[in-house]
Amino acid sequence: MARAATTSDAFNAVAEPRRREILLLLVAREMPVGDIVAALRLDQPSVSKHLRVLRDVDLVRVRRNGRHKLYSTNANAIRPLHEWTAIFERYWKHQLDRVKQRAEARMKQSPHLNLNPDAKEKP
Amino acid sequence: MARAATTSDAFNAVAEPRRREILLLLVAREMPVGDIVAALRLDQPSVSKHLRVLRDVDLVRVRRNGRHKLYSTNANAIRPLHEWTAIFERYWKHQLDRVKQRAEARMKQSPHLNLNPDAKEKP
DNA sequence: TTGACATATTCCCATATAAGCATATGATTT
DNA sequence: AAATCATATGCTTATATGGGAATATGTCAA
Repeated sequence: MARAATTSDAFNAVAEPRRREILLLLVAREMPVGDIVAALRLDQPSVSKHLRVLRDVDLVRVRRNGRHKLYSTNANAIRPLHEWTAIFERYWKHQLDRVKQRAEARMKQSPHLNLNPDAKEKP
Repeated sequence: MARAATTSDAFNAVAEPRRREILLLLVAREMPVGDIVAALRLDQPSVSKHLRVLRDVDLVRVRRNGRHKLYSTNANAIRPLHEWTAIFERYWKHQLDRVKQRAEARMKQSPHLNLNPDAKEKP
């Protein structure tokens, strides 16, 4: 099996950095394709293709205005990502960095050993 | 150019559903590869390869214990994803769903039209 | 209708999977 | 050292990119 399609879900769609930039750009205000092209300095077909992917997973919405198409980010579609990452919040909050943990373990063992000899004491 | 490598960053790494499952499994407690294989019913080489990717972007850490290798999720590496998605939080919070918006627009126009005729009034 | 503007799609190509299977590496025990 | 348990890597294959260039579609204006 190959990698899952970029259009299979929001996780795959936002894996592409350019698409994340587009989402950030379009969440503040809706915008025609041409403005995105100018803002991100990509060429137009590239932007259209990224928008296609984002549209397929409902991360952006379009509406027509004259000959322009106004795209906007559908923030709601990002919620599942936010909620998935939130599961890990409690862990990074109370989980010390390994380096720190090891340092503390060492300190417990031999509290007199100064681990940061360059540190200057405050007068 | 092809798609960015799965090992290029956390966004690409977690795009794969199996890897997300592994991360959830390993955040509660560290675990040898064999236990992951059993829990997720994948075959061992597949798990090892996913772990390789996760390790490359520091989403998991390993330590050896006898002939076992104990893997655990490094929750801190998920933080950037959480923070990126958090940018959109204010938007989905105050942004009504389009369907609702249109419904409200209609109500403003002709407030007597009942959009939900099946709704029962509370006595 | 014709032309000009705005956006979308198609084709080509280099690259990267993820799964399945076989095999290699590492560590432990006898 | 040999056997065994645990994990990692190598190889093949089907599939999916993303960018570039060319072209198609759609909309408005004269």
